[in-house]
Amino acid sequence: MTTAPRREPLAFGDADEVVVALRAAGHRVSRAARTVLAALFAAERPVAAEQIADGLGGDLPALELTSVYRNLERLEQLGVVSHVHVGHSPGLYSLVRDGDPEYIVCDGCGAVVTADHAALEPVRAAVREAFGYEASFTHFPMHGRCAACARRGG
Amino acid sequence: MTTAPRREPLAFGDADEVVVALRAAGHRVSRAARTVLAALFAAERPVAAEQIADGLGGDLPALELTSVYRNLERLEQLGVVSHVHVGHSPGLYSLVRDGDPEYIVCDGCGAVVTADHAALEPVRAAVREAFGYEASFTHFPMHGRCAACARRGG
DNA sequence: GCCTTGCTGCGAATCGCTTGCAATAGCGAT
DNA sequence: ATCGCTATTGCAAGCGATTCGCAGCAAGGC
Repeated sequence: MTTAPRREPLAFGDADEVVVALRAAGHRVSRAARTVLAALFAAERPVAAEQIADGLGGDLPALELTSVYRNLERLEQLGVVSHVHVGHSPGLYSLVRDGDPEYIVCDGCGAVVTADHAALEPVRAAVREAFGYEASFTHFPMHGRCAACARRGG
Repeated sequence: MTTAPRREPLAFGDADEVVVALRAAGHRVSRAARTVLAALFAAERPVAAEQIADGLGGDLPALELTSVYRNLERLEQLGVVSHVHVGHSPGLYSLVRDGDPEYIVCDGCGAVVTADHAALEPVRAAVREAFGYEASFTHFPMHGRCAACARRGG
């Protein structure tokens, strides 16, 4: 109800591959769609929709925020991108490369750790054991305090 | 930076005790403040600010949403209340009684499990072990899929 | 009871995101 | 190349949650 259905990640190598997939899925590939893709491939870290709309700080043509959201949503349905919500900030979008990265955020200093699925298996196992839930930290990250902040703040 | 500083929970028995604490902290206790407190003590589950502003469905006098937020914030700083963010919905506020409850939300059906601190210790231990983080699911809950949804959805 | 000033109430603003709609532009067919 | 259908865009307005500004009211110390 809250989260979009998850499909197997496609791990696209470059924007052109995604363009092919988009067309295969019956979509048109507009300038805005290409720009959003270019931005996602150019960004090293998850980016907010607004940064994409601003052309990633001038490197790319600016486009309408609305359009960015619509493209991101489409790409997300295709399994090409995913987004995380860190705290109360805007969602951050990134390409799904090989398996979804999961996130752990420090509420003290804001540090974000990216963990791969495997590293979190013990955690997931503990949750499964205790609650029967299959935990996921891809869309909503885990929150806590990093070692330094935990020591400092008690 | 994201989350309010956490203090030791005070576990107030009734509204009057909180009133005393409010005054001790140099606050005035207005009608709105009393009503917010009454609502929090009356509610069995975490409530949204708007429900409190609406007088909890007629049982209590209605008040200004702004005021509710301001009172909740004050009470939160005092360590009397805390709030959770479930998905993209409004924050849900509740009294801190004895140790903060932690939450696990099913992204499939929306079910929310309340777990006490102790039950989550194995999970916290696994996180500590793997990442050095001290995890907390009080303000931002853990997300995942409950047993039924996990089975159903794959 | 008086006076100070913290709180309230109301309005407007902000932030992240969605929706409505007419104009534009992909792209398959010609 | 060009045509035509309609998916997408751009712009404006809307929305839900929360915050801010400010004048007037009312807690509560004296």
